[in-house]
Amino acid sequence: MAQAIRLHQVSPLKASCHQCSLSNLCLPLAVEENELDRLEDIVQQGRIFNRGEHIFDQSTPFRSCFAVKSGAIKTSIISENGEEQVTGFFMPGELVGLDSMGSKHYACTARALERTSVCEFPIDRLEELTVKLPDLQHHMYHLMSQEIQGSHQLAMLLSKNTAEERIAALLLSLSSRFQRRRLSGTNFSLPMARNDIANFLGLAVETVSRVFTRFQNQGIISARGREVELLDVEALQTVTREFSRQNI
Amino acid sequence: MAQAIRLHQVSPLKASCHQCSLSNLCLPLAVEENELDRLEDIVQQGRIFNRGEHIFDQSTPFRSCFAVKSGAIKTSIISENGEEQVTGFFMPGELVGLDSMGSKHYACTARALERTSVCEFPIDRLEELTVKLPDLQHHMYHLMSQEIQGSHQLAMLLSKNTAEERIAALLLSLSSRFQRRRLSGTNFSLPMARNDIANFLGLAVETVSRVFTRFQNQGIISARGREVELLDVEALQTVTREFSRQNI
DNA sequence: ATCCATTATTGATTCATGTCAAAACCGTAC
DNA sequence: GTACGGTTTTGACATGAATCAATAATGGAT
Repeated sequence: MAQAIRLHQVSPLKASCHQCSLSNLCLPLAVEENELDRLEDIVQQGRIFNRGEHIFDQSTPFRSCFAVKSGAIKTSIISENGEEQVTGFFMPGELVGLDSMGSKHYACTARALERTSVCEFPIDRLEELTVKLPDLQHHMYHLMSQEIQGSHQLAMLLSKNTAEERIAALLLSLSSRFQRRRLSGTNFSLPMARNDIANFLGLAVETVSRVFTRFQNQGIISARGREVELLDVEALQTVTREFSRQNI
Repeated sequence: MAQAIRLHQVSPLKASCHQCSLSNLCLPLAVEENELDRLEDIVQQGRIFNRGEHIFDQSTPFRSCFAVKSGAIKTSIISENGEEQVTGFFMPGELVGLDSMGSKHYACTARALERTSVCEFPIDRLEELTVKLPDLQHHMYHLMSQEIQGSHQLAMLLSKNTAEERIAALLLSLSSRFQRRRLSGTNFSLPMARNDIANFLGLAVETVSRVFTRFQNQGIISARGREVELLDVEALQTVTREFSRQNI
């Protein structure tokens, strides 16, 4: 969309980070205005993926990281036995593929949860650029460490928290990510199915469903399918901390 | 130890990556022989920590990454409520602190599980060096992505696998890490207490204990305190895959 | 508008693991 | 050697969430 209204269109394949509404969240965030061209030089204008289409597949050669421009992506790993584990959800402005950095092959599979457009950063060119722009390198380190931390938080959630706490935490996480994009943090539509939520949080679908209805009965949220309204954010925050209270 | 036999000792504070027996596992792995001096220039000769001592603390300013030279380290995060989650165990040759890269503060707390010596890499100097040595930068990306992947694997273990499967997986992981150092992969002593294992794997101590005895009764392992012998590695590998078998 | 496949909800039952409680073991200090 | 604090083990019991099973709702395709 932001692309459609570009004025100084040089090449149809070149993305314009300058004009992108997500530049304050995405990689441009770490690049000086006058260096931004160098980032634009390596970005490949985003393809569009329909729901369910693969952006990349586990074990295929690692070529690029992808920034979500619109839509949403889920990543998952498949173990030898074929069991799937959803490892993350990626919203606009977020970078997918960091878990494969420095590797020969993708460490996970990424698919579009809805109609999704992405910007592609070929990895060899990106690595070249990060040696030239120390701030960008620093930012890459930062993003990767964030992903490690997020993953540790997830591990904590999985090993210590109840179904209600996990779901409350996810709702709050999504809420704050919508807010960063200046969208409503209390009224949004979930990009993923109950199944994905369940898988991500280490629960059975039935449990997710039950918790949703329990939250609704308590007046904490209101949900109709994927449309969710957080009626009582404080209550949700309390749920995520409840566990602690009982255990101090 | 490797330090004690250095011949060309310039400064007593300077480490010698050249002579270190772990150079094939640690950062030197990614640096050309003739560039190794530049890495040595920034390394600070390792302090020694006794069991239980903190190498660094969560939320204090992030200054350095640490390579384990001998001993072992555990990292953990403490949630607002004071609940601890062990996020990793680090053995000689492994790098601690990657989850804080690009951040202002340490994302976790690191403590010595036994008497431990470390090499310290001040982060500002390390970042400077990685823009000069693209191979080193690439390796840092690789290490960080490995940590993301490991954390995803942990999440999978926590959300999909039984107590037995989790413990079998941990034993096999430790085994292979001992083997990389040319030590016995079947006969080693656990650097961590049952409690740490339980916490890391999202189990109760009692459960860990029970699984250990169950494995012993089945003749898969033999354990006396922290001394462990893997009697039947194949059986352990089967345990980690069992889950799948039942579910295909 | 209708049909079919997929997804979501609800209920009944089971089971792995947590919790509580107590005993056994271990290493360290005196 | 003995005594102590902290681990580790073992047992009995409770429970949260999985599983099994069925029904309801949704949304895309015709």
